[in-house]
Amino acid sequence: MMKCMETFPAPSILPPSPTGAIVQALTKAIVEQRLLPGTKLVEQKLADHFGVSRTLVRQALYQLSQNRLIRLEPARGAFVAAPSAMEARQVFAVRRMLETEMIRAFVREISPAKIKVLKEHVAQEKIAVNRSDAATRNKLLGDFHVRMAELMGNEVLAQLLGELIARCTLITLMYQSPSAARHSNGEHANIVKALAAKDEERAVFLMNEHLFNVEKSLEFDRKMPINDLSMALS
Amino acid sequence: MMKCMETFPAPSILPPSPTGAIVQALTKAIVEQRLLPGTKLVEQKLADHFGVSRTLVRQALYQLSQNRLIRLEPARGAFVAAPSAMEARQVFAVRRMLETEMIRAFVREISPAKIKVLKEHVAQEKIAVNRSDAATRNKLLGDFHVRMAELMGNEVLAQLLGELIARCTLITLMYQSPSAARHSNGEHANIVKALAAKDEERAVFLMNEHLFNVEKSLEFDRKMPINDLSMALS
DNA sequence: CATACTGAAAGTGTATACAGTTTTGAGGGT
DNA sequence: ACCCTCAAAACTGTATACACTTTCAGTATG
Repeated sequence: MMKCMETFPAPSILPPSPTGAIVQALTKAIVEQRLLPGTKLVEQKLADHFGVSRTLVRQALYQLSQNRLIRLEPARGAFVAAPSAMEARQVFAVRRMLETEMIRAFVREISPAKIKVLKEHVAQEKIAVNRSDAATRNKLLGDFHVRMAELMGNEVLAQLLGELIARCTLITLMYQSPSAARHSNGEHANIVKALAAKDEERAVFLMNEHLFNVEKSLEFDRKMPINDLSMALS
Repeated sequence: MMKCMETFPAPSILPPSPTGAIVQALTKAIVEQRLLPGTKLVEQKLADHFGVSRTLVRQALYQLSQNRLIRLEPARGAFVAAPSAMEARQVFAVRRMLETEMIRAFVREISPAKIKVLKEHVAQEKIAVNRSDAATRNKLLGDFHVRMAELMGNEVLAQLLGELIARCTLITLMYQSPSAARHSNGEHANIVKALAAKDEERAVFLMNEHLFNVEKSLEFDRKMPINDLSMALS
């Protein structure tokens, strides 16, 4: 039906479930901006497209609404989420709280292997920043933060942060000026450098600044068009 | 069908929805330990009890599984969650990250009105600690933390923390020695005192210590019985 | 006595049917 | 042209039906 893409939002492994496959396909479509914020998602159309009944589509939509990737309006249907500026600021505020403390904890249980993983990820980012489309870039840049959570061996943290990042991905796609993502890769590299040096305070400072920078690069007065389902799922 | 109880877990207002009503009823039953960890939740039985079809019950179960209050095993059914010791520690680790930073932010935008709300809540706790059952006590003690998040006007934070607290409620009910909750009320009072004095470092210290204390009071070698559905929903 | 089969009962997973609501658009009045 | 009105179409919400899987009692077998 659809090819099994790399894992994306919250519970890392759900592709075996048919519902999970729909969730991933829709997530991908939203993140790649084939489905723009505000677009209505009609259950029957999705059911036809995926070759299943509305039952499974509804489950998937409900799951996506929990992730805040879509809005579910009672008796009116599902719409691709369009996070407000306020919501965006709140999400970033929470990320700063969580991630600065995560950095502190990370420094305490650091290891060469973990630094290596992060360095490799940053290298991958660098390649993508120049070659790939906005969606792929944003995904990789977001994954940096999730990767760090995973390295700490705290699954609860990793999942929570994963959900926050997914929301941020949508936010940045909506509001970020095209060139702004460029800096993130360098900032990630600097954070890793500070971590490798076990300089806790500097790492915390850099992470905090990084998140502020991303937030500052958002242009909330942008308006996006709304497109239709039919063509979005080529 | 069932009386509309006070709000409980994640999205503050869902009682108008029939699914939401089921979620709340089950949440209440789990938190009040009428449904013990490990108990199987059979869809048809629940449907009969609530006078609806399995469709709505399934939606509710799915929602509860997202809250981690129940486990959903493919083709086998739903079971009241029994968080492991490791999971408990991870949840508390995340709470410490999030809540120490929340305290810092709170101090920065403090106001007499906010202090008043917290003081009143602590007073309510005090009454409940002596008079009420374990479930009500734990709920109020957990709500203290959520109340603080709400006072900060950050809905994203409030909801996230609400979900973490809900998981903690189940954890403490499973593992906490009966008398251990007693200290929490006093610790909350001290935190509020430090906040009122705008003593950021002390407030952070106290919150951190508080969460450590709660975690330390858990006895992970406890074993709980598993009871049956029929009688749990009187 | 323990273990391995077997078939019915119980239960979950998915599709379909139907009821109630919202949306749409054509017609008619101002 | 603008704004109602209202009925048909489209869509969501819920119940029911059916297929497939797991569970378990009962029986046979080593």
